[in-house]
Amino acid sequence: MIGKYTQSIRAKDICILLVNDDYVCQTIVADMLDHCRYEAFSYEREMDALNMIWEKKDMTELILTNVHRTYAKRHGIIEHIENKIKLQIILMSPDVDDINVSTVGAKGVTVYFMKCLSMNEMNNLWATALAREKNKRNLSSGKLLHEENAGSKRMGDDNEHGNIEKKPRVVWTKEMHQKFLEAVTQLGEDKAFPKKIVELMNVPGLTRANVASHLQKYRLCMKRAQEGFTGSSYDFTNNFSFNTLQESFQQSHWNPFQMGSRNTATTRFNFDYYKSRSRTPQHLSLLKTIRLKPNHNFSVYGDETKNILLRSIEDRRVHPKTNFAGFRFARDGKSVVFGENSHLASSVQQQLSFPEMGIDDSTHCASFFDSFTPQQSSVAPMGTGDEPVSINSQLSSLAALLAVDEPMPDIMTHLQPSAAPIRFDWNSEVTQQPSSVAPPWSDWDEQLRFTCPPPQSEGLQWTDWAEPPSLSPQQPLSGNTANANSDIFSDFTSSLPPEFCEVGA
DNA sequence: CGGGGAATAT
DNA sequence: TATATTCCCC
Repeated sequence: MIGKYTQSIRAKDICILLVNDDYVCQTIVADMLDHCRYEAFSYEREMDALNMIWEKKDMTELILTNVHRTYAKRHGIIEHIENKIKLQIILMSPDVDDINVSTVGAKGVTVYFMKCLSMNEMNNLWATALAREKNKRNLSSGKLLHEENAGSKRMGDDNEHGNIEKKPRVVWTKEMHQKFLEAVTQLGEDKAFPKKIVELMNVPGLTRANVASHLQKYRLCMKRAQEGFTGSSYDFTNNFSFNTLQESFQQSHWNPFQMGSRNTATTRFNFDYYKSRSRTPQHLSLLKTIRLKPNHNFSVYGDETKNILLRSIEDRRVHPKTNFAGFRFARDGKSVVFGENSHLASSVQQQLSFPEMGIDDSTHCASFFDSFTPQQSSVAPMGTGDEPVSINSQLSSLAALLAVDEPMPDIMTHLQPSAAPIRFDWNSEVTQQPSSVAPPWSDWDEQLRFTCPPPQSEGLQWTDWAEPPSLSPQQPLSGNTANANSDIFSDFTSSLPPEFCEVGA
């Protein structure tokens, strides 16, 4: 995703997405875009990119992708983007032959031949995006699409047009923010005045007013973090922050999911935000924020039907692969079904090496979850009856890690599974780490049954982004367990945010 | 007048 | 929302 400043249209107004399956090519193109002062985000996984598109769809103008190799795979995505988001797509290819009628057939796709991406083509790219944005702004104008080669317009700093250029608003980059934090630390929290901070930061063009504004937000964040931290009573909207205050601010400042480590009011507010974006199932409510390892926080959502969703609140630009994991109990009360879209499993595995982490932090996640280890990028491992064991054990160990020493939330205590999962056996190669904290279900009689859903069809699947899941009442469990779980699984995934709905390989 | 910071605007 | 601007106080 790339964006750039212009005189009349601000950076956030125009984004161009680069989707590429060729790493080298992507790097080159991204470098060029960067050189042209676009901001580039890189995603290896298409779902991650799609998520970004969805988030930024209102400010995205063009999709830039290549047709090399895996066109068939990409076609679904292109189609999806066209239908749901209605963005113009530009295909690029090092080989003209790759661009044939079938690839161009899709509506809204603009062919772009790029033996190599020249600066001139880059200019055209920008011109196209700009034209589209302008067109969009003129509601009166029709739906005309601008084709390729829209005469090269200039881009970049075309300055002094006689008109008084408005100074672009300051964007607080990570680097700037880091300087800001250093300055504040150096001066002392109570003596950090804007004027001094500006001097210490030594950033050209940065004014005292800029810093003052930032400082105001900073202090507000600190205050909120502190309130959240000192909050004692546990209710479903309470959450915890285990960050230092500065970390908290840092995170909330940069995190697209920034709500995790704030107080109740903020949490609610942001939950509403997600509801309005149809990004969180409406019946899911935030339970807590937990930390599995340093700088790795998750929001835990749950609902009365025992869905549990973990959402990483990391900055996806830094950890684009870590997003979601979740599970729910099947309606038979004995099985658990899963969904995930992350490398959470590996994170958790690392966590296993530091069993004290969750305990020392008083993580207090009165909940538990599982994240199975995905087979490559696929979702649930399935098939024979042996897999349940490993999932079961992961669930067990994770619960221990989370130091479940608080009463379980109501949504969980209503649950009456009847078994104690076998003891931690995460991985044959991992040394067993007995936990000092017994799983909350350690006194259950019967083993939980973990029946995985049957494999879905090949390829990516996703639910309809445009339509938030309905809160339809649960249906009675059918006789066949496998089928029932399959239904449950699809029901589960359909109630999750789009990021969570990747099914299959 | 300079500057801090809350409130308000964009 | 993030950042800018206004406003009021010292």
